[in-house]
Amino acid sequence: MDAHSPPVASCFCGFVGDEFFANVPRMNFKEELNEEQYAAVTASDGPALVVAAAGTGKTRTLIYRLAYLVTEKEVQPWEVLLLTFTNKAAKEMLTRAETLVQRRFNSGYSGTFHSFANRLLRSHADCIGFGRDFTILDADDAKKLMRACIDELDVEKKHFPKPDVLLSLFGVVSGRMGDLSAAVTERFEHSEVDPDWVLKAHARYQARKKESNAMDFDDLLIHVLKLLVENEKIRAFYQDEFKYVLVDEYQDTNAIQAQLVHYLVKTHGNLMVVGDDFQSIYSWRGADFRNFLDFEKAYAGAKTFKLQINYRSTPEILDVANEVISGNPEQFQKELQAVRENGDVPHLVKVRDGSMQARFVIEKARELNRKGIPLSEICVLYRSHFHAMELQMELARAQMHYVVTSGVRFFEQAHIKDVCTVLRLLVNPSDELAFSRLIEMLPKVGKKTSHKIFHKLGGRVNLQREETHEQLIAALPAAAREGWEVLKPVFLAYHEENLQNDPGEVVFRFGKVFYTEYMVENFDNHKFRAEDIDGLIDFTVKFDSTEAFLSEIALLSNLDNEGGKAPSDEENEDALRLSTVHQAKGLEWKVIFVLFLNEDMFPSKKAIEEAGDSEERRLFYVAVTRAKDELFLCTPMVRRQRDGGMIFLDPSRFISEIPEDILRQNGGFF
DNA sequence: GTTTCGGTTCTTTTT
DNA sequence: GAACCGAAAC
Repeated sequence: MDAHSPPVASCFCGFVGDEFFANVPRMNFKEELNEEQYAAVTASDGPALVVAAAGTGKTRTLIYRLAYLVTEKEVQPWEVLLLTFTNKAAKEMLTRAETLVQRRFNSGYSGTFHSFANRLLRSHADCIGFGRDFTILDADDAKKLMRACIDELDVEKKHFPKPDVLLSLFGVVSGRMGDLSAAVTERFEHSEVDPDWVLKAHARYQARKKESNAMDFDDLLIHVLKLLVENEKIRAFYQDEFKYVLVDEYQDTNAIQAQLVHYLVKTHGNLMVVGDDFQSIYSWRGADFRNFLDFEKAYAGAKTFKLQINYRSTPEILDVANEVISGNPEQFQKELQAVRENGDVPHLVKVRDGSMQARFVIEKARELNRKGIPLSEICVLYRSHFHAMELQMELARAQMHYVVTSGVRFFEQAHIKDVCTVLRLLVNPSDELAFSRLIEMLPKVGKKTSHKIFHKLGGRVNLQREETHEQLIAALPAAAREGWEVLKPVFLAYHEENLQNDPGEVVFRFGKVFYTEYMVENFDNHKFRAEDIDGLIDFTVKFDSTEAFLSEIALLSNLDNEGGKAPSDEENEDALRLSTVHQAKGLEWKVIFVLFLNEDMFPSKKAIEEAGDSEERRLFYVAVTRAKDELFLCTPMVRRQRDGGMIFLDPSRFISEIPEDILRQNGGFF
């Protein structure tokens, strides 16, 4: 983050008065932007499309646009709505805009699509038949619920698709606003699966969500769109509220998001979308970059701006990038233009296997580090998390510091979810998932028992009421009763001692009377987990209500990544970065290593089978364009399997496509 | 009838 | 490492 940021409280905090920023600086836009950027930043009202290639100052352009609207157009910061895909992107841009114009941007509705939807639904969910205290189901919850729905169906499980499969299918269809029945039929055309049963599972899943007053990620978008479409007054209010709408990474929007934006700007048309079709890497979750390509058709009179001057990478790296992407035809034609001096030729590193690849990376990183490049300026990228397994082992052995942008999200770890479950049930008594998660921590209570009890209590478990506890204890198996007696005071205190605004205290008490001991018995790394929970309790300080805390953590995927206060403060440490390509989007490092550039790995076999290789090629393009100075493309020749067997690997097609003379072959490690 | 436990299998990408 | 399955234990 910008080192010169003013001491602004994070976006999770309460309001900081505008008077904090007394003197608004006069800005010279022409001086601080190049011609391309200046044109986009100062675009007149109406729809505008900014095609921003990698490393061309896309973020800068958006930030200056925010500043421009406020200083030159006399718009208030809260009248500008910025929509992004990650919390991190939103926070970075808003905070940097605050620095520029000394006005508060972080307190409005701007943020991710999902947090925006959440915010509107917290005010108006009752208009579409939900309670405002609805629960947000994360990926893990959704999966559990889907599992339960399938189990209820009484089909033969062996031949029935897994929850993951159904959820991703339903998710994509809903994102596209497509026809479910047709999609299901097509998807299972060549299998034994009966589409009718799949549709039944879907119906169950929808019904269960409604009963539990819960929404999954897709629902947030669907329901907020529904709200705007159906309710004229609310629509008019927000159309008037947001005088300008800016959308980042527009190539990654799906049909719902495009529609949502469309409704928001329908009256005034002041919409600027920014993106790069070459970097569209989320079609597997319903993104459709035709939203981006066809923008000029959808918004008559749209102005188009292109940013092509790349400040990030050396010409040699850009040559590789341009070469890679030229394999994909149907896109906006654009080429990255280098302004930097010549540098090193990117390396093609052939190694024997994953361990040798790991040792190459470590040795090279050491060498670069000796030459004065901090480890934090070096990043290792890969297609899938497990591709980095050997590297992680070797790094530990070599005692080199490293940070993984983890696949396991902080808030989805079992122990974090366990303690948050208490809060969830207190807030939303209909939340069966929370109820069963909580009660199944007690001995002799499993799935069946918890389900039975939940229905015995009428599908609502209001823990703040004394009589609920009486009924509950009567229904529990004897072995579990004692455990519940211990917990009871924690729940009753929520109401009696007014802990609604102090979720941390509830978590603390839950830990004290029950969960700390539970962890000792159930996890061998309970000490680390206990630390996480202490960190979580500290984190709750930022919130003034339990509801706000819960929806925030459901939408905040990764504490370490998203700039919240991380429980572990290794952030400033000089460490090598390990990340998937997806998670590295929008970021840059001096040195990039790409691992396992082999057929079936990068490109991923599954992805190609499902959708062809063009998205994988774009993904590779994203990887390459993260590098500022040096690029190492690694391709092992064999992969060792767990059972000791070996698989021979072919080099990735993406490597073969690159002309030999723009790469330097490294006789690597054997 | 349910829960628990132990063994086996396989890792795409994420708000 | 966690998710799934089948068998033992309550």
